Amino acid sequence: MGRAPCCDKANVKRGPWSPEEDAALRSYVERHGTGGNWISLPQKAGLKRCGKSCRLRWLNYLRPDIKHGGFTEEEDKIIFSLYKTIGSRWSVIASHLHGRTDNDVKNYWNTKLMKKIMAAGETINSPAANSQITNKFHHPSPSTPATSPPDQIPVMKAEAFLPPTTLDSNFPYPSEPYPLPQLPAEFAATGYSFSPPADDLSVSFSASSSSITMDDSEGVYFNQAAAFFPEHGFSSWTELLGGFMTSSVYQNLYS
DNA sequence: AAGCGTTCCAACCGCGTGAGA
DNA sequence: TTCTCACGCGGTTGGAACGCT
Repeated sequence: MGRAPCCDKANVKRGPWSPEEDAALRSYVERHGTGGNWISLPQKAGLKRCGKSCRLRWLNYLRPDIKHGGFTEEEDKIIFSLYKTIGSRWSVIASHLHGRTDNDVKNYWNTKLMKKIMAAGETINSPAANSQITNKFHHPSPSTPATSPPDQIPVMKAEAFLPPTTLDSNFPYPSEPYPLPQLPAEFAATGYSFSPPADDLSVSFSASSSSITMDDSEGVYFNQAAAFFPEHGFSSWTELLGGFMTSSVYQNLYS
């Protein structure tokens, strides 16, 4: 038994979008938004399209901030760097490139960038291979936990996590990942260990003190209060860690 | 000019996931 | 707890555009 189709294929138009359909979708979304429901949108907008198709058309083509074609050298570097670290997670990669969609980045990688990199003689390690990297760091040694956390709840600066180096001007990049961030001194004072992302970009964190907790979607908490990164523009660990990888991302976030 | 192969990218497909009933 | 549904994602496909012979 297969999966039920998302819409009645016999009654929806498929294939390339006409300028009239584009105009109808753009006009509707600009006036009403998506309403969080793509399934009912086509009917409301007077389109004989599947909701999924509308969503894709809007996200990949009609959105006002979309950039098409003409990837820059800097964007090449970012894509390659992230691909080597997290693999084909195109939506994550695209989130680090202003105005680019996952589809755009994926197409660009598959048709151009991969060939460019291969031609340059670079090897592309799989994320699984990258996960073998074991440069986990521990500050301080778990055997020497700090005695007491600071009384004040620190507002951590994401800058404190940035790698000490800037982007290598040589392209393609070397195989090694970028240096992982040093955790702020406030954490060191409590005794903790931190494992950098592996194949799934997950982060494991443990602290000998109960004052610090980390949550994949919420951020880092210190004494039960948000310590950093939602308020610094990061919405997830993936974003935060992506920020470590490219100085341009850093510049975008803090400019 | 015609035929054929290749490249590129918009669009589709089906799966995983999370929210809500 | 289970089920349903919609969303978002990555992989794949179809066909237009382009280049070569």
